Amino acid sequence: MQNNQTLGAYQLDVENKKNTLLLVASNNNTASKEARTRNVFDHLAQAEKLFANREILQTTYIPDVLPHREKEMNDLAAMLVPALRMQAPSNVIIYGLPGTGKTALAKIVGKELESKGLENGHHIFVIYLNCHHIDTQHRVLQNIAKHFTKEQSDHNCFVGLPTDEVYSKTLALVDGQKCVAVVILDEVDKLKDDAALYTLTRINDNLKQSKVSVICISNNLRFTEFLDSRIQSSLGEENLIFSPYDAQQLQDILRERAKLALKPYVLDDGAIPLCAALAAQDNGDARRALDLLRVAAELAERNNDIKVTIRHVRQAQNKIERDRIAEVICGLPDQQKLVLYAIWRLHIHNKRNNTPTVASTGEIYNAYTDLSKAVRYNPLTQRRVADFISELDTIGVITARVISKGRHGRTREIELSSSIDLTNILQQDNLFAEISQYKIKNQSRLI
DNA sequence: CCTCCACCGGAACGTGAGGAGT
DNA sequence: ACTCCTCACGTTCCGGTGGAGG
Repeated sequence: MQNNQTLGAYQLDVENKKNTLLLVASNNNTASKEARTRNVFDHLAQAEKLFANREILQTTYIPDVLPHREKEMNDLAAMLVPALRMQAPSNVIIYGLPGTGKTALAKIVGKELESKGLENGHHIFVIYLNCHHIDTQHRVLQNIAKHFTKEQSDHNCFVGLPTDEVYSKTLALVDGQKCVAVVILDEVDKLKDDAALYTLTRINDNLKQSKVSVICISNNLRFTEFLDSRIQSSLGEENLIFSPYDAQQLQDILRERAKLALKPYVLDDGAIPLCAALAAQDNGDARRALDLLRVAAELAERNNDIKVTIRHVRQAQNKIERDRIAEVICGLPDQQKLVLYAIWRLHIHNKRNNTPTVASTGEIYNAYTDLSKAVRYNPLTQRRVADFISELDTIGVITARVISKGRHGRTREIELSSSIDLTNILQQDNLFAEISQYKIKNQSRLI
């Protein structure tokens, strides 16, 4: 039984592979004929029909104004204004869900603070650090120091030094500037420990001519709970909470950006409200809304359509989800890919035989061990595979729910998520290609 | 009501890689 | 160059579980 099942799936894979190869071959033929007459980029180069400035819809773009954040902007400016009198502003924590404008607002206010300082003849430096990468005290100090040494040749002078030495060098550099430095720590909850925060909140005790204050940005309202009480008290002097945007506010944001990013009259009436509504469901994430609009416009442009419509937004939603899943699957360890591949294989097999497409943990484990032996991987234990299955469920590639079959034990019923076309995604993956090739080569042995 | 199945899922532990500190 | 530490990955062990069947 097991052998028949395995064989069926292998043959299916071989067929799929053949189809792919045929497709590639036929495309190559037509492409090579066309290449003689015209360049492949010719029609693409003149295709910028809908965009006026694509960059403005990128999530990394920082606009001059943030709609619906005027109050937060004024609040933050009021908190930072002592810097213009060369005094240390209070430390600030900004909380809010992803895509609520925290980073953009901090950067905009920071930029204006620097230019106002320049106007008044004061040295004010705003240093932006993302703790996702800069996640230790050593790295934080090193990056602050780099900010003041980037014009000089010795900006690598901190490599290999112990933290206390980096600290004293940084201290000397900051103090030498006779300035106010505002350090923005984005994604501050990603710091590995609270040493960096402790150092930064105490740094003014050791500075004679300069002042340093900190703006922490976090998605997690409870992040200070895990900090030392001394850090808590000095860090939480001022708090700003960014509430999620509602659908109407997201529409305003999109209209502002679309005015600059897209050519006039290319947006269908329903496109922006739909982007806003979809993003509002997703915790009011403005980044998500901008992505939807940008991808919808790109799809429309690629399709040579003259307007971005609701249909393009729906397609964009699917594409973004597909890309997200594809990216996640690509990043999985090989063993976990094998588990996913085993689930997919069982799914296809059951579908062909008109049997239920759900599988139990045991069935999947058997399919996985067969597969891993076939491609010469050491099969992992069932316990580990059960964890992989849980993770795949969390990602959203499969759905797994625990059921009891009475005397026949307890297991999980596992099914592929219907909304995802896994076949396409798997076929683009290197491991899948390897498995297919291996199986084509060894087909006779496996039979 | 009790038993038993086929796992679930927590806990403890081992191992190797890689980064921090000196 | 070395040690120490942390973390990810994986294994082993074992108590727990829900419901069909005796």
